[in-house]
Amino acid sequence: MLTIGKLGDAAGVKVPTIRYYEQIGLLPEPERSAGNQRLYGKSALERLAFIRHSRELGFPLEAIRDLLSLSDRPDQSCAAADIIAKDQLAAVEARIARLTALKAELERMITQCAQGTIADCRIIEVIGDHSHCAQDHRTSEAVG
Amino acid sequence: MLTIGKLGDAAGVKVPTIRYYEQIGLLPEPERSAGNQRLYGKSALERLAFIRHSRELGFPLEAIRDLLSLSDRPDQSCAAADIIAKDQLAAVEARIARLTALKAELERMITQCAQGTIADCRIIEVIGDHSHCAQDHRTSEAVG
DNA sequence: CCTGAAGTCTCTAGCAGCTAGAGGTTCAAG
DNA sequence: CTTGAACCTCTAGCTGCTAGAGACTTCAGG
Repeated sequence: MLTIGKLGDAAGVKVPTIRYYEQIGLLPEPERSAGNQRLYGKSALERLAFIRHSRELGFPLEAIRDLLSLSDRPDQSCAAADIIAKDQLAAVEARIARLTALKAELERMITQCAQGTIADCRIIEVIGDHSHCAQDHRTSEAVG
Repeated sequence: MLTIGKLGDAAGVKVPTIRYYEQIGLLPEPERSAGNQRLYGKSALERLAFIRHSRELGFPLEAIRDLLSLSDRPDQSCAAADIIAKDQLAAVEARIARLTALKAELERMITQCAQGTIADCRIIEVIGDHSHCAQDHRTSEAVG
């Protein structure tokens, strides 16, 4: 039996994140010790590792919820899993395409910047007016 | 003078977003009509278009705040703008690299899936165990 | 001039996916 | 038996908006 901290270490997931997953129903409520602390077994570790790996692969939590419920029914067809994975692949590809367009635009801006003053800075100028852009990159794309 | 709706249409930004930008100090508080409605001039439109385009280029709002304050001082050096843009480019490139690794992993999973049952589905199996992966993709990457 | 619809106002709450903190309890080592 | 790390619950915060409630303003048509 693992405490939440050990579980987190074993799966590479932070403790508050585990509690969060429990709260939103991705992880089942575990047993508790006499002193009310969470105790986890091997299956919880496997499930958490599954979740973590899915997150690393970029699946949103809702997709992971679906994948988990699929993996709970081993004798069913895996077509649904295939669809989820393909959707994710499509999302990743779309994101790469958008980011690649952004990259080109940023590179263009930067190479054109003559390092003078703001008044004739291509960066500020290009940002101020989309018509200076070579490409369309209209869909917004957050980059943390 | 433009009402907030017209401004939004002109800049391609939704009305609540404009109010949000004002709230966080990205846009100055505009004049008001006799009936307390916001009224914007040309400079507000330019500023908002600048913000929108920056967002399209993926700049986070804090970076946009800096870019805006730079563009308010046209006679200064544009080195700071250059740094912000280069940081953004680096962030975009890092993101592309991570997504490309994810893409490869997803493709591998999907092509290996024999479309049988969950029990022998490579997708579920690979997700369940990172050691099945060809590459490292440890940094998590959200894809909306 | 009046009506009604569209637009605007403020305020609060919600989305993803956590993360951080307060203030208190439990557990394990020494 | 004491200490201090780890645990508990609860609330609030992060980014960048978006949605809704309930009230007011504006404008076009009649």
